[in-house]
Amino acid sequence: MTNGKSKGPGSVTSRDVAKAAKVSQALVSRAFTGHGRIAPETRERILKVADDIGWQPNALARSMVTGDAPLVAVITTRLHFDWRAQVLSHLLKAVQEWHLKPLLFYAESDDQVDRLLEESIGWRTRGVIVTAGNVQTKRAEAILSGGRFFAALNRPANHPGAFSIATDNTRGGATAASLLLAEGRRRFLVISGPQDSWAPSLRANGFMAAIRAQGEAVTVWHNETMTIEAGKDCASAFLALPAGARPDAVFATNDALALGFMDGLRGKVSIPDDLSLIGFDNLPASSWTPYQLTTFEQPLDEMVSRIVDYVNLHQQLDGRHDPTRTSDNGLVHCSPKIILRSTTKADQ
Amino acid sequence: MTNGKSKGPGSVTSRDVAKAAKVSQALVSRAFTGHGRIAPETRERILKVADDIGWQPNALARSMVTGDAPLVAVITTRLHFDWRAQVLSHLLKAVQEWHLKPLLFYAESDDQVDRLLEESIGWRTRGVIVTAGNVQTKRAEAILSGGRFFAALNRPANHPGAFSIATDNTRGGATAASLLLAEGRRRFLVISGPQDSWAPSLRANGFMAAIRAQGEAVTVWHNETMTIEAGKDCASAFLALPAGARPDAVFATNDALALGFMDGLRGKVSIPDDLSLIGFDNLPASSWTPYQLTTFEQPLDEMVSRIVDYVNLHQQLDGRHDPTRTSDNGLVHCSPKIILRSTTKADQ
DNA sequence: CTGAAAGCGCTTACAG
DNA sequence: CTGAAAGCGCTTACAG
Repeated sequence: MTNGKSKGPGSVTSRDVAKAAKVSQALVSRAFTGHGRIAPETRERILKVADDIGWQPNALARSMVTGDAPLVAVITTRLHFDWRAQVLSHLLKAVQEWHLKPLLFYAESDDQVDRLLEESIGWRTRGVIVTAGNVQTKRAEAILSGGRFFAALNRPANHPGAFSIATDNTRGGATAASLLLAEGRRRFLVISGPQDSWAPSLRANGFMAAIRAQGEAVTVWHNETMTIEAGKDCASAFLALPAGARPDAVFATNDALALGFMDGLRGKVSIPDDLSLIGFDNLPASSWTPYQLTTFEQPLDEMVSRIVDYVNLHQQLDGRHDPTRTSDNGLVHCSPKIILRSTTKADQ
Repeated sequence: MTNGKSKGPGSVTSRDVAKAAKVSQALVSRAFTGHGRIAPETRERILKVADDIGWQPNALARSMVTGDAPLVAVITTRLHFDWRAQVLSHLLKAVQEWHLKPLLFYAESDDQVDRLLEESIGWRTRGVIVTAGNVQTKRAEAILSGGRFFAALNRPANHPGAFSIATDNTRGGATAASLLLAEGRRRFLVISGPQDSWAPSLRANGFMAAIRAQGEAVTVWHNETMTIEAGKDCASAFLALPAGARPDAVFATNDALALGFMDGLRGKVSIPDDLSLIGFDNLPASSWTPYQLTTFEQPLDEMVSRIVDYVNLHQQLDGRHDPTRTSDNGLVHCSPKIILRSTTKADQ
């Protein structure tokens, strides 16, 4: 990393503005902050001079002095065609409305998240919002003990002082199960992601528990990735089954898998005649003509606004732990909303 | 914006670490920067103490002293299911590899971009990368004159000292035209976005110029938005045409329009028998089974790496304008790459 | 209403 | 090798 940035003509400071406006440096500061007394006309003059020179206060220096940087660390990962882009978009909007600036920490893979979390500490942000990877208790602790907030989206925060908002994945799985059960389906299949993935596993488990509670059997197929391609692969595996042994009810723990599965079955299996299919996420594509997938919408708006509430509360409490918190490890659930479309039978 | 953040126990400083390690404050700084002499054992001890306390250097204070914040401002907008999420993902990855931190400026709409650009100046970032909205010359000037770099992606930077990398949209349009012409198509339609949109207009114009150069006629339909829904609306309009008057070659200036158009035509018009269709962007969905859209891939990797090159050069030149630059207003083109799939005839 | 001074938390010459 | 001091660019009491 060469830098060699010299203090060129670019380093204009409030001092230069003060000189040009023939006032003290303190006054130009007051002209910008609005704090402290200053004659309106002086203020106008200073603002004009500053504009001419093209100067505005150095936000870093200001943060230094005030001891507070209007920054929030956001940990994210690859924005594939994915639910994650929507999450980030909502989050960025909320942060913007807060008048805070998101400092992005981008992970290529989940195992980089811990390092990024550590790195974020140096920036003295107001707090951090995690949307990728797993959170270690000691990291959350390090951040919270600095008086910063810590919010996790769709993953456990693993700390009682933190805030975690997640879709009620287990419930979603159970809802999917009862829907398929009510249709009279009997041979159940779950297509899911890696065994250790948090949300998909909860969805799968919720589904399986509900199916088994009715005395029915259910199979799971795990996939390395949860992509369209993996969904297609599942379709191939499905088609390789003897016709009589094929499941007639499939729950995909995300929409990408479901869409790929549909594509792989296209022209060979009729949905929902031969089988019913339910996904999870409600991707934009799930509502498109060739798919019309029954799926669950995660209430992103609600989730983000809950984070906003938490952060506001945290700011009011000035970083102290919320005493009213019935510390369920900080985990809060939102109900996923079923979106009925054409991959399940209409008469529900 | 209430803040009221008090200097609680969170405000640990290098001084506290120094005290605990029984050394001067300067030494703990040296332990972390690696600059200046320090006994290896002293360093180890300090690092250990710091870790116990949970302290690490305040990045803001460091930037203050060094006069250089490892920050880059990235201006973006809503990450709908869209090409933009891919752009941002690539960009974030590049910035990360640079060991810089992206400070995100999020615009809800294009007209907010100018304000964000102004706001970015206060952060004294190394530079700014714009991926949304229009750039005003004076803003680019304000940023460049501060010694910062200024890069625009898929839009004009409107300043000779700036860098702008864009797909050669005009060429893409022309390529689409020759492909359809070579197929023997005769009735050409362009479906595009708003009249004043930059890239889509260039694509449309490139297409139309090439068609007209062959003495053929071509119609354009403009849309307020460039979405799936707008594409469907175009399909309805298409179907409302008397069969004999229907175009047999359609160029959509982005994939979303093309995909929506296909969905609207599904079961009524056969592609590519009745008409050929070409899009632009190569969205992930464009390769999915129900679409298989012929389209143009924008060479994102190349575009981002060109930005990286520019920034590296800029850093070497220390913010001075590149004298070797044959100032074409800083605009550099990348060739879009045609991806032939099934919405055009195979034998090209 | 205005200015001189202290101080935010660091880094980096400069002495020792 | 270590420490005391100056200074980064601001904001904010404190005097005037």
